[in-house]
Amino acid sequence: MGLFRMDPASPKPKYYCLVMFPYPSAALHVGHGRNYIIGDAVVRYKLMRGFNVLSPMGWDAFGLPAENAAIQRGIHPKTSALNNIQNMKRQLHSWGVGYDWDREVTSCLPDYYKWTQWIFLKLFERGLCYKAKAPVNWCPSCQTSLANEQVVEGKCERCSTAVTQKELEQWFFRITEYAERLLKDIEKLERWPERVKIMQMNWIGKSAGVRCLFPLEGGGDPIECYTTRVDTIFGATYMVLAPEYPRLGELLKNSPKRADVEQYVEKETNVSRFERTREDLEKTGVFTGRYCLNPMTRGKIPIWVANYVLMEYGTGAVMAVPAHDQRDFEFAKKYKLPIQVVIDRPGSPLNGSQMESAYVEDGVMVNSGPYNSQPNRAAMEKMADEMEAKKSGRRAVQFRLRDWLISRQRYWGAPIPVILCPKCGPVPVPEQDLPVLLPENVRFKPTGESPLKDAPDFVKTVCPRCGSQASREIDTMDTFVDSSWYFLRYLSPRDAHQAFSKELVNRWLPVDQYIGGVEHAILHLLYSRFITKVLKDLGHLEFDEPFGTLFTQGMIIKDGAKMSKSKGNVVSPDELIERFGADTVRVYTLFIGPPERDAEWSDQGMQGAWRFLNRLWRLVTAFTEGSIELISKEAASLLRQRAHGALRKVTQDMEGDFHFNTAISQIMELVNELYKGTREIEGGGKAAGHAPDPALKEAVEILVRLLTPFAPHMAEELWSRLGHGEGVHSSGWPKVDERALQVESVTVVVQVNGRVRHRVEVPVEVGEEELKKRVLSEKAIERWIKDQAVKQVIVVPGRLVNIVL
RNA sequence: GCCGAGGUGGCGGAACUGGUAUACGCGCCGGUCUCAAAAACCGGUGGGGUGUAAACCCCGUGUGGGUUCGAGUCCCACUCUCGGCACCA
Repeated sequence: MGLFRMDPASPKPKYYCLVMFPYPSAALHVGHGRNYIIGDAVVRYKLMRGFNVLSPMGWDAFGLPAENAAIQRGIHPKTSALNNIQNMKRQLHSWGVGYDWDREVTSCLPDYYKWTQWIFLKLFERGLCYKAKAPVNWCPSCQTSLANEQVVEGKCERCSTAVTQKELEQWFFRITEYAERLLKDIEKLERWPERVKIMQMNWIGKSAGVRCLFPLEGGGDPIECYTTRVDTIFGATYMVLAPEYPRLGELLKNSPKRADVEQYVEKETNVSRFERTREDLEKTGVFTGRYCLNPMTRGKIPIWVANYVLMEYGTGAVMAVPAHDQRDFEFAKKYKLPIQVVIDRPGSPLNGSQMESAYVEDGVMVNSGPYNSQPNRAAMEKMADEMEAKKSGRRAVQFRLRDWLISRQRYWGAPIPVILCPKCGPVPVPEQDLPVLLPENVRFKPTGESPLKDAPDFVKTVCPRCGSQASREIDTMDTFVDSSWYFLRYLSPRDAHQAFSKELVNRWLPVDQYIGGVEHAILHLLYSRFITKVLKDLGHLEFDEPFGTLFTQGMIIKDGAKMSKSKGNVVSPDELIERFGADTVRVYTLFIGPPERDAEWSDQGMQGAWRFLNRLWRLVTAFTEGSIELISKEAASLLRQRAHGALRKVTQDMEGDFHFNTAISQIMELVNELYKGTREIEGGGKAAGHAPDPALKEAVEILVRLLTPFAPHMAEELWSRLGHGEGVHSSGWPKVDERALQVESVTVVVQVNGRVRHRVEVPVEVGEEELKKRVLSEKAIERWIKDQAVKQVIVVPGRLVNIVL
């Protein structure tokens, strides 16, 4: 369809409408359909409003689920992905969803992933890419590492085996370097859902605190810990280290407790991170035999190792203040460590030995030397100053965000473009050698290592730097890398020389409207924002936020649950479209409820959409056949008023928060009004030979054009029956005639003491005094007033009169 | 625990800036058509009450308070449901 082909030369204003590209699963259900139908309604509306619209589509075709499905069915993932794409494309067509198919991209094909690899190289050059040993989630049964998303409650998603932790060499993108900007620029995302922004902020998780140095008893480098509560430092009665703490060996050298601690550490480091971070996990620990000094009190405090301290956050060492931290409190109770109150509760003083939980509120400093009797918040700043002055600490910010682990020991992904040279170490593949092709003849069953290791032709190579025998990196990239830049590729999808055209991309982005599921609120959107910022810093882009406006639609559920094959509650669109037509399925999908909220699918509800469209069809065709007329002269102005009222409301709904449900209800009301305002011409119309009333014609034409974004096929057919040569999409969006909205009389509600008692019909321009007089003389009102004095009369022009007695 | 969203008829949901609560649709009830049923079409439909009727009254937006002439809407306190994060020091 030429309608959806973007014209790069058009002088019209641009509108880039992007729908999250799908993962090629076997078939789409009506829940997926909601996404595309919303996008399509927006696109058609913008076309009618005269925008040069870019509406592309593609396939996020690499990844684990596709690979797993292919393994189960014994076919190659590429075959299955391409088959699925064919089927999904057919489904999209059957919904009547329009895209610029010339711009289709498929992330698993070399002409796309060549550029995903190019992006890897750019990050590598920039120092934003590194390889390091890291603990990964490991399923001992499937013999593979798992992404965090594939671990459900500590168990493997596929086989329910408890996931363990394993140290592996992994590739990372240094997203933490962008933490501050990713956080700060959330401010710029004015037209994003608030909840998505908050989810991103929480995920980045910035906190401000102090890194404090605790001198070691007996010499050696001090232990550094991070705290957000320096104000409690006088109450730090012990120090706790993570079991993975790197300096543990050094600390234990001469400790009598060495054997105990080593045994404990051995046990704890085998527990998976998911087990370790469960909140109901029993806190355990062991004393190291060593002490350090509280930098404020100079008191000697014991150093422990405990399972509740995480190595990945802060420094892996925590100053424990049992009186004012619930975790430390529980631990201190269990191991009989001292509890020292340093912040007192105003009004009812605390007693360390009698506390039942930590006191974490604000209060007044006690047992804190010179800071005593100050409010703790004020003391916190002064203490940080003191520590900085004494060089025993410094203010620091800490993020919860971790670097992005992008390597997968799996087959179905873009190969990481790196050559491992015994002399030079990891060397990036030169740009001109891209793409590093994914070999197709590989046994791709998971074995624990990337299947690419068994493809000798792939692995064996020479170092591009020194020419010696070298091997290729065998890991593949996380699919989220593929999807972190696809919106740039759509502008020049067949370009063999560059990932994207700088000129086109800077003209067309940021995306004007991004539409997708809220399940991508964190990862995909954060990664895309990150890659965009990196590319901007490298001079490839002139904008640093890719998506100006984001809309996240709710899920469609059936029988109270998310649709899934295993639950057997999947509603397939194919038969529904076959039976009722695409327009009915589209109208129902949009009418089902506010699009940002979850909604329950109902087949009966869809019957309602079918009845509505039939009713509309009958009306418009009766009009085109000349078999209906207005019931009266007065009906004409009423009809104009209703038609333009509906137009205004639908326009507002389309421009605002996409309230398609209320937009459609407006159209339904207009149809109802048209039925009320017309009657069949006796003796069957045409014979009568009179021209249709212009108000009726206008209302019908507004109706058909309002219908277009939602039920385009029917609208197109009716538009042509109305005698228009050009398509309804190029007919433009009708304009509201303010004069048509003006009415001569209004119904004014009459209240007595705020309760509705009566209604009067008055001319619009009636004066306040006259209205009061009129209302007070109404019989129905006199009954209520009787002999009581009227204290006050409140008049809201055109709406109501409230008589206060 | 923290953060966010939400609670309106039998159901999905409307309600502009505080001003007619329940638009629109589903379901249900009644009718037309039919031998009959389904479909289709037309009409009615928050709960309770007074009245032969026309009408009219009372109660009603999770709970309890408050502000206001007037509260689904604003404020305070609670409660339940859903979503995200969660031993992050």
